[in-house]
Amino acid sequence: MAKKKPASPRKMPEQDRSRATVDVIVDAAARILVKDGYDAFTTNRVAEKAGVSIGSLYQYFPNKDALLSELMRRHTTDLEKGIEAMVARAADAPLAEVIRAAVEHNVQSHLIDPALHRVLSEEVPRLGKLDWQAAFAERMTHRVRAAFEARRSEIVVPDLDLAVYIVTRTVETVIHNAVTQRSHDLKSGALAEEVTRMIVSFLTGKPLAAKRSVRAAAE
Amino acid sequence: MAKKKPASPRKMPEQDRSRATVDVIVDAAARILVKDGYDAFTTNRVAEKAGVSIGSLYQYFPNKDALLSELMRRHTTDLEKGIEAMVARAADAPLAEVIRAAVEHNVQSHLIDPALHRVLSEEVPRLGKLDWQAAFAERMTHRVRAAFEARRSEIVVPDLDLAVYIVTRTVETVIHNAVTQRSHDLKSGALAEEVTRMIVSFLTGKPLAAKRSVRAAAE
DNA sequence: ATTCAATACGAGCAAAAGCTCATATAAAAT
DNA sequence: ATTTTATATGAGCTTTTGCTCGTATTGAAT
Repeated sequence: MAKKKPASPRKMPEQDRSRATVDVIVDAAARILVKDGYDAFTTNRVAEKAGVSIGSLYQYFPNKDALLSELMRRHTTDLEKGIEAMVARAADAPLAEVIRAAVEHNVQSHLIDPALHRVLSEEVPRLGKLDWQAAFAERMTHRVRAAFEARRSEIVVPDLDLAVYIVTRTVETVIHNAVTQRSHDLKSGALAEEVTRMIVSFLTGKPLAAKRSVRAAAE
Repeated sequence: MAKKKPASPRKMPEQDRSRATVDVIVDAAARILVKDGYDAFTTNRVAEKAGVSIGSLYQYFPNKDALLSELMRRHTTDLEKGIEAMVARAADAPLAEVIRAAVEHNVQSHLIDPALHRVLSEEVPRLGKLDWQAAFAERMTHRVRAAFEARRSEIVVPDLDLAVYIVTRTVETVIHNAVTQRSHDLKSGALAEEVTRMIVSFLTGKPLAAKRSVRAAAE
């Protein structure tokens, strides 16, 4: 009946020594997940692989889920890096360019550590909405909404919230699944190209001229 | 190291009595998952709720995952019902109509037992590609591909496989997540309308005139 | 030097949960 | 009737695994 416990570090490391300990633990966790999957992800195994005692692990993580949460948080933070820069750069570009940049940024994100990304989102059991996760999702939603609002006149979808929902879901999951199922199209840019076209024509109600590319000749 | 065991019933029930036993077990499994979540889904609990002994459960399911697999298989089979009929009905309708019918059918599917659907796909740990799952996915992919090929001239996307991938992923996940995050738009038809528009304009490269609807006045 | 806090250690506990197996009963076959 | 097969039972075994806690060591502060 009782559900999962909180999920934040029990004690913040103060000295460099312990910060290093936390790092090797998190790294070992990632390595085990990527190499052997979630079933092999036991706290004892993580401690062993990290070369620290199980006691040390529990000094910084109150429970297994907290370790998982921290690993996911770090991974997400990595992905988020560069978003600010990208958004700023595309601040007053036309809608189509913003979409293209966002899609391509998302693609790049998924190519950083695809194996970890895959195991985290497909194999790891849902931890129930984490605090930082909700915050992250909200930041993203607001960014997209703001971008849409700034170009409201170009957008034909009556319900902006719905548009934001559809666009974010689509971009995220289509690209995400492509990591394992369409990695070639992901790397070649073909997927980004088509997704961009789809989103732009959905939002503006007008077709987007194909970018200069091999596939452009097909009509 | 050793991964999950197979996942098919250990023994096929022969008499009506035992078929009934299997049914009450699967039903109890579904009830527990929906009501108390995956953490409460233990074989002992399922047997208890079903009113049979734990021994009986293991007479028909070699392990826990087999029970889960069977539950998912039955649920998916329910969802698949009516697809054939729909496909046949829309056999030579224009592309836009086929897409609209498919999207709306998918929406209806997700409204059958949303709670079970949600817990199965969000909370239950991935069981690794099941045999019947792969077969199901392939049937769907082929159906969509065939429909696209029959209308190849209307479709501007050069890579048909990629188009199939993008469309299926988009429809499935956007609608699926809407069950919990946008249930109102799902029921009102607003989501189906927008998704249909998006898919059609993606495939044809031409905007789709909005259907008569409240939202159509918005421009 | 000495004190004290931070860090590290790891044997082993406790609880959970999947699953077995010896036994009993109901139905079918003979 | 008797044998055989199918079905049902549930106490408890086995294993796994998350996690504690008493102890040891390292480093900072005085």
